[in-house]
Amino acid sequence: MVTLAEVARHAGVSASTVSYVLSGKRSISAATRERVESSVRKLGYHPNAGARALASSRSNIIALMVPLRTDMYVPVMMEIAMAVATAARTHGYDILLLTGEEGAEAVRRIEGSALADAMIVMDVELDDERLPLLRAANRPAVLIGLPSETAGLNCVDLDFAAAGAVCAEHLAGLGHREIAVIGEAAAVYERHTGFAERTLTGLRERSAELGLRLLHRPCEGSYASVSATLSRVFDERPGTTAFVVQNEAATDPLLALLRQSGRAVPEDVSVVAVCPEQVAAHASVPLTSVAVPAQEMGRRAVEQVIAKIEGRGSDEEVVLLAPELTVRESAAQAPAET
Amino acid sequence: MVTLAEVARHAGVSASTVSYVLSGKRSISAATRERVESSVRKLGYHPNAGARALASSRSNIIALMVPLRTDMYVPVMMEIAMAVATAARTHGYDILLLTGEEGAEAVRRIEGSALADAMIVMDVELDDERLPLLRAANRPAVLIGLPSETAGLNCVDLDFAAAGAVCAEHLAGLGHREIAVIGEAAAVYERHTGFAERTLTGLRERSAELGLRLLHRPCEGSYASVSATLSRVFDERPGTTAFVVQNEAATDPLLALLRQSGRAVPEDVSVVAVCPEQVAAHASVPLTSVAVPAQEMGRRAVEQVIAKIEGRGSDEEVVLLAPELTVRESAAQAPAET
DNA sequence: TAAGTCTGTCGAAGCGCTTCGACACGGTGG
DNA sequence: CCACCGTGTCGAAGCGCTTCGACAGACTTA
Repeated sequence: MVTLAEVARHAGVSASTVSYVLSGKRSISAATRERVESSVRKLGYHPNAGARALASSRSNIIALMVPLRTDMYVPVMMEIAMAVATAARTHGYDILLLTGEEGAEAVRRIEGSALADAMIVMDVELDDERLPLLRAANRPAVLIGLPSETAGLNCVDLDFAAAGAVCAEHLAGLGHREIAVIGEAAAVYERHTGFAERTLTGLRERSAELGLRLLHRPCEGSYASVSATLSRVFDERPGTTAFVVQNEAATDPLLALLRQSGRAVPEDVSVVAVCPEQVAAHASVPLTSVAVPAQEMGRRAVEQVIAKIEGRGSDEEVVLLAPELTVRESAAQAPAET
Repeated sequence: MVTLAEVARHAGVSASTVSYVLSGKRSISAATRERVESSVRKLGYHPNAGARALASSRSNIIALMVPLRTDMYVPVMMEIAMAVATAARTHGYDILLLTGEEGAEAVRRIEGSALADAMIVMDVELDDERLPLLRAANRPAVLIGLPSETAGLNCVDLDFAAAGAVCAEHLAGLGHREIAVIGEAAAVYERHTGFAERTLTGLRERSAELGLRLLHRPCEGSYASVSATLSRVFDERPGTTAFVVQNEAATDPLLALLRQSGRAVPEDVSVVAVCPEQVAAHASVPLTSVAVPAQEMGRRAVEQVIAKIEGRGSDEEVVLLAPELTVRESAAQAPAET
């Protein structure tokens, strides 16, 4: 392995000079800088990460806690994770992948060992066990998600309440009056992951203002579950003319089962989804939807956390991204009442 | 931050003794060990990762290169990644997440900086640009996937050729004679990611032996693409009674479109898939399938790479997992010829 | 009883880097 | 002409750990 000392010798300068060339923390004459840089290139020098971390107490690593699901791996999680990794690299940081499995212990471990300079935490519950530790930690942290108490925390998330409101408005504008919400699995609500509840709140409030009738049903992503849910919905509310789906896995079954039951989308029933663009665009009927902006969420989280590492940026900053509804083919004017 | 020295002082021993207690590399009397361990617990000591890496030239980090897809995030990739992370933790290792984006440069960077002790590389192409570097690197590497030349490499993968063969056998056993293969997107074949081609090879060879007629068509995961592909298949081979699908995204559209075109699964046409269990089990018709054992692939890769880090385990070891076909509801006896 | 062997512990060196203070040197201003 | 300043470079200390060799003491073995 090539070391700093070898580069220094090769360039005919001292080790500290090489270090300053690399970090730019002191001014170096153009001539010297070029000599050093050429030596670095010629020798193929890469600074030793451990030594650098030890000396500077900076690892240039950001820990990312992603949820561990044994049931289903939700593509949007992966999209966010990859966006985080990509964004981090452009700022010279690497990502340490932690599974949710370790829970709060992981926070302690990372902080104690100085393995990472900061943490990004996905899939936060409203009252997450990790929050007290993150608040107390002397390392920056950013949540992707929104717990109930945000004091002393940095968060990035889609404004799901606004997303719910936008869906209600869009359907109201098309003349729909009875709307059913096909939600995430019941387990998601029980875990109190905020996003599902916030969407619902947004939907409920705006619906009330607009005079819509709303029926909400949690639902698994399986055909059986969607089928059962649909039957119950039409039993209870035969006048239902529109659906809002917030469940990546349920969108396809929903469209398929509506078609099978003789209801055309969007002629007989309209569907609006809250899901990633990919899912919406590739559905059997391209879905009018509010996108979950995974890329941007990842990018913003990284930028925020790096700002904090570098001493810029404030603690306690909540970024809620404005929802954007994209009109595709699954929602249309409500059928005339007969 | 608590340091080794503080623990040593607290326990009334020297720093090296604490170190040996922690690493177990020299024998320590039970009394001393307990005193040290209790101090460690009392003070909440976590060894500094940078210092440890510097002194021991071991970071206890394994780098994982996952493909960066801008189009679609394939769940199976995430499942493998999470399995790798989980398995690594049980052995005391952390995972550094690298996107494929950096390509071969990432290999150089990791090696040069000693950031990770080893690498696990996913999504390898038959003649991947990273292979020469991995072979030459003085760090262990394990591929999840199978390139065309495996000399000097460690690989873990499903035996896709055998998987193809198993599919052919199963359908032949049910009396099918004309089979269509709905494959991955053409781009996948063009990139020469081996798994798709190997499945096809297995299918072709076994089909030839069993006297089956085989038609292969690459296919995107969209409804439009599957629909077009289906029409062409039935145009060319009206006698087709069975499909083999290897494309996570295409399974749902395939089932939906077959149904729409008036062909019942499995009464009129049979479908066998090569895909993760989740996808197969949750399809609208539960799919008879050969599973892609993501969990096991991740686990095996980690075990193999750690064995190499620790000096056990051989270079050049190719583990091909035997395929297992699970019978569900999508494949049945071929309809009697009319 | 002397020599040899373990066992458990310690001190010190050193891993490769960053960073602080020192300082040489040429240019300015009084 | 001297004191002064800014610029560019260097030497040395030290980050927190691992690991090697040394060694004291208890225990065998001849």
